[in-house]
Amino acid sequence: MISCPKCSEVGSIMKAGYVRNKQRYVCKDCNYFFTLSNPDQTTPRKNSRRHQTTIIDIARSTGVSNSTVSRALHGHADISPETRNAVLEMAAQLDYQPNQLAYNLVKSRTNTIGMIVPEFTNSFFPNIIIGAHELLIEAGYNLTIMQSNESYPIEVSNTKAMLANRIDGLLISLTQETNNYDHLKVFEKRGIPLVLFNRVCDYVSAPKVVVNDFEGSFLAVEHLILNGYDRIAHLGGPLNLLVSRERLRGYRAAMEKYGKTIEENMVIQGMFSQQKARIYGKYLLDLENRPDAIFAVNDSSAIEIMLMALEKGIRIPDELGVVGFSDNPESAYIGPGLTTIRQPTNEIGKTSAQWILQLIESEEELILPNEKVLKTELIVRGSSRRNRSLIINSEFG
Amino acid sequence: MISCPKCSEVGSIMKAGYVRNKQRYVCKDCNYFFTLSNPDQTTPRKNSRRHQTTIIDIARSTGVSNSTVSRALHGHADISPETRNAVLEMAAQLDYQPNQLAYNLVKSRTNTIGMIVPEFTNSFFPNIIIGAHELLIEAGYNLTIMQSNESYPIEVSNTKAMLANRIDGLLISLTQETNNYDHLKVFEKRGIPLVLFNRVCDYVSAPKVVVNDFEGSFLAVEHLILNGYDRIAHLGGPLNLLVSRERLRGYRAAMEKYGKTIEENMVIQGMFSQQKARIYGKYLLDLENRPDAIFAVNDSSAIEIMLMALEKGIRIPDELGVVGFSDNPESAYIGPGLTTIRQPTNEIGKTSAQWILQLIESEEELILPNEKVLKTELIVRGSSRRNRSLIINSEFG
DNA sequence: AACGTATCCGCAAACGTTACCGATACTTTT
DNA sequence: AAAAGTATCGGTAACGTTTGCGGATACGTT
Repeated sequence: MISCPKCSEVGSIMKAGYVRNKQRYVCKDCNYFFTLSNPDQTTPRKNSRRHQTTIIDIARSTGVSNSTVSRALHGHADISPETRNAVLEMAAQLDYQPNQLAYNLVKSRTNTIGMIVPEFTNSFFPNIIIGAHELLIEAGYNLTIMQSNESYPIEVSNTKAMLANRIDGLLISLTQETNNYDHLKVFEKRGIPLVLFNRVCDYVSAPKVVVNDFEGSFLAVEHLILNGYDRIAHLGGPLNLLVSRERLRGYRAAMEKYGKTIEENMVIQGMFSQQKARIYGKYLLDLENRPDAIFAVNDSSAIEIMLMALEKGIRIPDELGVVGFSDNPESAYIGPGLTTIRQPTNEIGKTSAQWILQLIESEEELILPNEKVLKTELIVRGSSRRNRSLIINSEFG
Repeated sequence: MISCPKCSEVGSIMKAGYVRNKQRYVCKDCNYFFTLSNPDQTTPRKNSRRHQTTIIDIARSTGVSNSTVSRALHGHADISPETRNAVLEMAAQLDYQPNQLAYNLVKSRTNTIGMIVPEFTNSFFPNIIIGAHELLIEAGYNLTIMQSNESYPIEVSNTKAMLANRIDGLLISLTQETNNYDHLKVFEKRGIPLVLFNRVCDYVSAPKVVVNDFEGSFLAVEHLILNGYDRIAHLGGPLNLLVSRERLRGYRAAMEKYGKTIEENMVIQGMFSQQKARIYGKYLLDLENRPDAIFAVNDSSAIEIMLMALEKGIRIPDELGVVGFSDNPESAYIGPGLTTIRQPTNEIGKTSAQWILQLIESEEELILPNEKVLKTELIVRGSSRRNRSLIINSEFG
């Protein structure tokens, strides 16, 4: 009853064990092993998922070949206007959507550039994203954004995902925890363009887009000194970040230039977080000989300090001058206004995007300047202006 | 000199035109057409791009087949521990990174869900993103974010890109311009899960995550009335957005409940933009019988109004009460503080993400509640509090 | 021996597209 | 009319994975 699929013999068939719960047979004649496939299962269609129309569908419906359809869709040569129109019409009719995945696979490029930012909580990184996004869209690229949430492991996993998804280039701003850069070196080895911005590091030979943190910091502290503040504290960021080191350097340089002595117990470096800002701020304000001004590494820390000063009844700017960094939107509105250093966020995004595009589209090794340093701007508001006649910004009384 | 590749004949070869600028020949004997491929070009290697190690490379180096490597890498069955280890070791040695593109193609799913937001400028959408991101990452999904920049064409192009990239699901908040929803219906037809949040619309049968705009709006206006304001204006949003309509409805309901007459020239619906806010705000404040309070559709408009009032010397909250919507971070700091309606942004993101995951991972058609309405919260600050004894929030004097 | 079972591994077909190359029919030149 | 050129289309091998199905041992059991 059972005949060998090979030699059609019937007599020499014998059982030969089970494979995946199916009886196996062997033909003693031709030594052919086989199982009987039961075609009774109701042929579960091509795919249970709804079938997306493909180029092949169009080809079948139009009566041409896949290659012709592909040519028609891409406006390539070697095709007559009639067939092209027929194909396009059929494509519209069948509601064809190209499968970018297949395209990417064969071209091994995705037209997507990735961006990893440490956080989203204030408008700083979003503004950078906006700047970069605009340029990239214009150049025909998509932007995939991931946020590392200031966590090194997440940053690593993000870069891995970016690699697996074969992005054409990466824009990244590092976590405050990041001390190891192997996950970035992979990109070098793979030849995938990389641009660091804002939170950069040495040790990676990629172009960097930063602002002149040193100068900005210097300006901030100089401004405080010129307004008569003397004993200026610095609430800094984590020292593994270049920005923190540069801002510290600017602080020290300004203090030195004007002959102010730096009291080292008033220079604190810590993580970026509201909680830390409160803790360090409390420490500074509770010193028995407390500083008469504080230069904070970012606006949110500065604002925390302002709020604490308010609670303690310390008058700003008379008893305490405060300067932040970055010009968050809320800084314009808080109390007398927070003096701060504006960063050209949009420009950071734009130049980063521009560079990554250049790196991608240059066939050969492109030598880019290693670093672009953008200028910062001092925004003077009430939190540091002892001379009240200078008031120009709008404020509530 | 030229011999036929087929029959090796020499005498019967003749030219037969050009193909892509290369001389073509035909053998009269065997009627075989051919061009001479010149192998003198320096064999440009497999790919000019650096070769990424693939599963095939591992297979060759280990001496097993592709399938075995694949099984080893994924921890599947049908493989001995020794070979598995050997493969894994070789994979590590060759620094193998899986090609997600190929994987996605064969599985026709990307483990990526897309998110389209209208803008990034304030912290509202970023906070939603944070909430969604957290859940998605935990569930093993990636998040691709695009911003439509409040432009309908960009929104359409974004959805197209998402479709082409075969995202597994889409979270979208509509543009203020969006009046046509065909680009969303495509997702329905394709069977790709879709969740609308915040800026939703009817006409699309997808679950929606919104806040109780009506209630929030009602609370805001009621609060104004209870603080003694009488002639309350409303600066609303574009009426094609449900949020705008709901907030308008809440405004009207509160006014009606307390028997206040609505002066229709003090109800303005417009686009979300700082410029528009200034124009409409100026109009309201310049009315010869100007309102004594303004309920604005969002905080940035409210802040614009506060600033204009300041310029004009109108005292807040004594001469003018102001309430916004959304509780942007700067609202806590501006002047006397802006009373506003807080939206649970994080929760919006989380429930949206949760729903999209359920929709994706449910095999069958899943019936989800059509809508989730999250609660809002009234945050009372100085801009609307005529009874000064109630002050509790910290403020600068 | 003859048969049954379990384990491990390879083959090859998908997934949807692109691009190289060959093939045909037709037009133009010599 | 042969030869050469042009325009248009099809065949097919990639791209890198996954996976169903079988083949081939090795070992245990009648």
